[in-house]
Amino acid sequence: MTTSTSKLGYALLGLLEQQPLSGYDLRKLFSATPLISMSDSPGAIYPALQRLEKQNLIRGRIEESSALRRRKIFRLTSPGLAELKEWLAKPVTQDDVIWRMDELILRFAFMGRVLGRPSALQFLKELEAELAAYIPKLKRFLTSQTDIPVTGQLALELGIESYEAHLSWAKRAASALLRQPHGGKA
Amino acid sequence: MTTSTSKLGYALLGLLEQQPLSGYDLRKLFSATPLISMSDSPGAIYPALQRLEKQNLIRGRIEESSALRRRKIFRLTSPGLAELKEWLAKPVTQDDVIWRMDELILRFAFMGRVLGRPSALQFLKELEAELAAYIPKLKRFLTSQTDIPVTGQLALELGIESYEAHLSWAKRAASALLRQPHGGKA
DNA sequence: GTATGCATGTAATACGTTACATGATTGT
DNA sequence: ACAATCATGTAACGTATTACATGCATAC
Repeated sequence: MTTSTSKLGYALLGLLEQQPLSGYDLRKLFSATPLISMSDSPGAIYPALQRLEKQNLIRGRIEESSALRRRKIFRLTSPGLAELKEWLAKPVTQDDVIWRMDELILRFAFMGRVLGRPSALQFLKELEAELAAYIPKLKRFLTSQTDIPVTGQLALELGIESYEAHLSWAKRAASALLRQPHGGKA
Repeated sequence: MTTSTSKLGYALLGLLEQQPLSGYDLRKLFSATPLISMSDSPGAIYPALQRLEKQNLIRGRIEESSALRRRKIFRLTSPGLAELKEWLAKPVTQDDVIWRMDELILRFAFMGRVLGRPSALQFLKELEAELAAYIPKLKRFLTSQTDIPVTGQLALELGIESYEAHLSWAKRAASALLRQPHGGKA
């Protein structure tokens, strides 16, 4: 079956885990919170919902009357929840940190609720470790470059500072999770 | 003709403006400096080079002997330089800041060399203004959310801090550009 | 003469972007 | 009647991902 869900697909699963929503609701969410930086275009979301439904990861039901036009409300199925959990539980790799940081953050956003606080803490520890290992490599690369134009150099510095900001965030987030003690699965 | 070049295409133009390179060289550059976060896969780069050559933005010439295998070295044409300049000179919009920050940074990396220091400073001012206008909106959004899961909240905070890091970088980059006084076109 | 590294490429596939089409309801 | 908003969708297109194929040179 090799499900192979896209980043957008996982974002939809994660949001539908929190509550049943229509495609239109999901679009509005994406345009409201561009932190996740997910496209709110109908040409992306509706086909993605169809793919997920074809794989039995979500199920759509047409809402009875009420609204201006009939809405199709999607909810997560248990295979869908399983798929979401599997994605969330993956270990943090160096490649993730280099090429897919946004996806890591998206995973973290859903993680506390779906996998529980201990998993989220574990995730932050792994992220911290990968960042701490990667940042020195970048710094070495930056200093090794000599005939690079000024603005190029500054852009590289921004990249490094950005990773450092993520690292200090990861530490603060971990202690924030430890401090406040409600909820928290297995 | 509606050239419509992709982000990868512009990255290739920007690098080829600095020096003639082969497809393989470009791949190595992308795997070495993932700050730009550009794919180094042959299935992306070689077709992109072909598209650029078909549009007369670059020209490839097969290198005479020397290396282990014949290499095809690409160099920028004057239409290519014009296309690059047009991309670099575009104003910074709020949409860029929200959806295409990586492309903005890529543009800045090439900007000092191609458009000159005054243009780069102008760019930083525009970026600063858009960031300063956008960050409060995000903060208001974050505080308006109530029943959001803990890790989701933390992820949003990272997003805001990330924008703030970009803002303070833009300020520092501008004063760094002002301090050191060599080079600098029109 | 076989493996390894350099170097260029192609094919199948999946996906996002853009633009367009459509239907229903509310307000003017 | 008409516009605006809500809501779902499709079609054309471009392009990235993944995996594979190929050629040549050097080293063992």
